[in-house]
Amino acid sequence: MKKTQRRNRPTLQDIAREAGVSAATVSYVLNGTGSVSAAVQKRVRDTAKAVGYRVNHVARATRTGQTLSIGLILPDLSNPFFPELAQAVQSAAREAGYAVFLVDSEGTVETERDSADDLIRRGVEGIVWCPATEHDSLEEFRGDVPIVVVDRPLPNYDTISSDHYAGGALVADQVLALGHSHIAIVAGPQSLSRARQRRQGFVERIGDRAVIDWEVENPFTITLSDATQAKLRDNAATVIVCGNDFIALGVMRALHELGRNIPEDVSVIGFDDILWARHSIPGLATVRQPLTALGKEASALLIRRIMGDEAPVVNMSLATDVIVRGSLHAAN
Amino acid sequence: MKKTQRRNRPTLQDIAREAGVSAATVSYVLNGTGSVSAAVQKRVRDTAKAVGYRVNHVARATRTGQTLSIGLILPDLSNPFFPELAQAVQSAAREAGYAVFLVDSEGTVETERDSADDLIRRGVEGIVWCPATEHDSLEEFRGDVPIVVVDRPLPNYDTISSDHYAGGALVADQVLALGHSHIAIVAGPQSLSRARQRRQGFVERIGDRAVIDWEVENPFTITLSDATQAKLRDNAATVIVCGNDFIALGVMRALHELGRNIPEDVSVIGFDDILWARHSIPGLATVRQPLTALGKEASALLIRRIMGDEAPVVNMSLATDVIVRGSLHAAN
DNA sequence: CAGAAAGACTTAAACGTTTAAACTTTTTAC
DNA sequence: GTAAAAAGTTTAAACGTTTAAGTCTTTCTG
Repeated sequence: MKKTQRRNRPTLQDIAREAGVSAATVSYVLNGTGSVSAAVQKRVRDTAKAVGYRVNHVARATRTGQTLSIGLILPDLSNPFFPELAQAVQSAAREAGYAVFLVDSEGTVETERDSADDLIRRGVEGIVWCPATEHDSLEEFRGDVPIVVVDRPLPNYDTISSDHYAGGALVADQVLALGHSHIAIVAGPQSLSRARQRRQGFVERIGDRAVIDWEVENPFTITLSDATQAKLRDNAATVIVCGNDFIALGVMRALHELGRNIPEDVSVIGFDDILWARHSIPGLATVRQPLTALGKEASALLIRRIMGDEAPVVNMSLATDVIVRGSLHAAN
Repeated sequence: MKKTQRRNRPTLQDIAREAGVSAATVSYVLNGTGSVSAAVQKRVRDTAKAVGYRVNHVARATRTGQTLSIGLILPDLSNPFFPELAQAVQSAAREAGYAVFLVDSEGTVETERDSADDLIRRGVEGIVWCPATEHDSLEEFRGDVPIVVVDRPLPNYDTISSDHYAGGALVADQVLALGHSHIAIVAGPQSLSRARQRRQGFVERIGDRAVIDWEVENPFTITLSDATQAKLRDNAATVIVCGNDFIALGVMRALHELGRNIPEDVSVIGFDDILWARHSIPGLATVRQPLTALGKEASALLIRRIMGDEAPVVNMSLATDVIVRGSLHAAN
C-alpha cells in the first residue's frame, strides 16, 4: 500500500525564505541561542507562527544526538501494580522534557530483549525496566544506554524498589501491637526476592514474641492453592499475614466461605495496597508501596544517568507504610 | 550538566570501510533492496554482526519520513479500564512494527493538547486518543496526522467504541429472562454519552415489560451519593441495574451494610467487567466490554489511515457480552 | 561477436535540523 | 579617527541514513 502524502509541514527553510533571512538565523531565534536583532527576531517569530511551524524533532535529533525519549518496559499492564508506576514514570519524564515509549513485555524475556533492542535502535536515551523474571535479559544492552530497574532488584543495575524487608517488619510491629500471639503466614513464592524479603522482614521482627502456627506458600494470585485452602480450614491463628493483596483477598474470600468472620474471628493483612484493598468488605489492611515515588525516582535517576552522572551503581529502597483497615483487629 | 559521550555506535560508514565497500552497498544489503553479489553480502553481514551494528532509526526516519511510531493519549491510567486498552494498542502496534508513545493526560484538555503537539513534533504518524472530556481538544491537529478516538465517540473522528446501547439492551434481556418485574436503576452521569446510551438501551428494551421502581444518577465511582444511598434504603425492587462496575460494587457494599443479601433479596448488575467484578463476593454480573478488541481495532484502523486509507470517517462499535455471576439471580 | 540487458557497485544528493566558522556591520575605546 | 571588540548574519558542514542516477563489468541474445 502506498502512503499518501500528508500536508508537507513547513521547515526552517520555508520560514527563512519567507522572512528573508538564512535558516541558521531562524534556528537561532527559535532556540534562543545566538544573537539576533530584535527586528529580525520579531519577523522570524511572526512568520513562524503564521505558517504554523513546528520543529521536526527527528531531524533535530539526528544532528544533536538527543531524542529526549526513554523506554519503559513492564511485564504486564493488566497487573494493577503497574499502571500507577507507568503513570508516575511518564509524568516525571514529561516534566523533564522526555517522552516515554511504553512496552508491555507480556512477561517473556524474548519480548523484553527484542523490545529493548528496538528501543535502542529508535534512539531512546535510557530505559526504565521492571523485569518479568529474575533473568537479566537486558545484559547485552547495559553498555549502550543507561537502564534503571524498578521494583525488582537485579545485580549490576541501578535499582529503585520498595523496602520489602522493612515493610514486612512493619507488619510484624502492627500485629504484635495488636496483641496477636498466634500467627499464620501465606507467603508469596519464595523464589521471588520481594516475596522472600517481605517474609523475612516479618519473621525476624516477630522473633520469639509470637508463635507462627503455620505457614504456606502461594502464588501471587487471588486463587489459592489446595494446600493453602487446607491450612485455612484448620486455622486457629488469630491473624493471617499474606504475601500480597491478591493472596489476602483470596484468603478473605475463602474465610468468608468457611463462615469465619473478619476481623472478629481472624484478622487478615496484605501487601501492596492495590486499588481494591480499600474497597473489599471489610477493607483490607495492607502495606502501601510508594508506587508514585518509585516511578518518579526511577525517572529522575535515569535522567541523571543520561546527563552523565557516573556515580557507582545505586540501590535505592523506599519506605512503605502500613495501612490499617477493617480486616485487622486486636487479638481477643 | 554535560552529557558524557556514550560509546559511539558503529554506523553504515564504519561497516563500509571495514568491508571495503560503499555505504550504499551496506544499506542495500541490510535492507535487502538493490542487488548485491553473494560474496559481498556475506562480507557485509559478517562485519555488521562483528561490530554489533544497529541501524539508527532516527537517521533513517529523517530520510524516509517514517518514524513508525504512534501516540496513545489516555485520560487516566489508574482507571482499571485503560491499562488493558493500552496493552492491546501497544501489542497490535508492535506487530505492525510501530512503537507507542504513551501519554497520561491526567484528565485535562491542556495536557491533551500539549502532548499531542509534542507527539507531532516527534513525528508520530498517528494518534490513538481516548478523550478526557467531551471537548474536542485535538481539533487543530486533525489535519496533521490521523487520529482515532477510542471508547468515547467524538464527531468528525474515526471512532472505535463498545456498543453501549446494545449492551444496555442485553442487560434488559437478561433481567427480563430472569423474571424480574420491579427494577431500579443507578445510572452513570447522563452528561456522558456512554452512560446515556447504556441507560437508553436498557430502558427502551424493557419497554412496558417491567416497572422501573426508581432511578437515580451517580458518578462513575464506588462512592455513592446521598441520593443513591437513600434510594437503596427504601428499595423494594428485585434487581438494581448500575451504570458501571464501580457503581455496582458501591451498591453491593451499601446493600451489604443494610443487611440485604445478594442475590437472594436483590440482584445487582454492572457494566464493564473490570478485574474486580469477578472477585467480589458474590461475583458481580456485568457486561463485558471487548477492551482488547477495542485496542486492536483502534491500532489497526489508525495504521490503515497512516497507510493512506481515505475512506470516509468510520464509526465502529463492538459488541458486548453479558457475564452472569453470583450477584444476579432469578426473581423469586 | 556486437549490442543490449542485467548485475554489481559507487557517487552524490537529500531529509531538516544545529552549530562552528567566516564574514560584515556596528559599537566601543582610546 | 582608527583599531579593536561586539553584534548580527550567512555559509557550509555535519548527523546517519536512503535512493536515484551513474559507471563499470559481466552475461545474454541473435
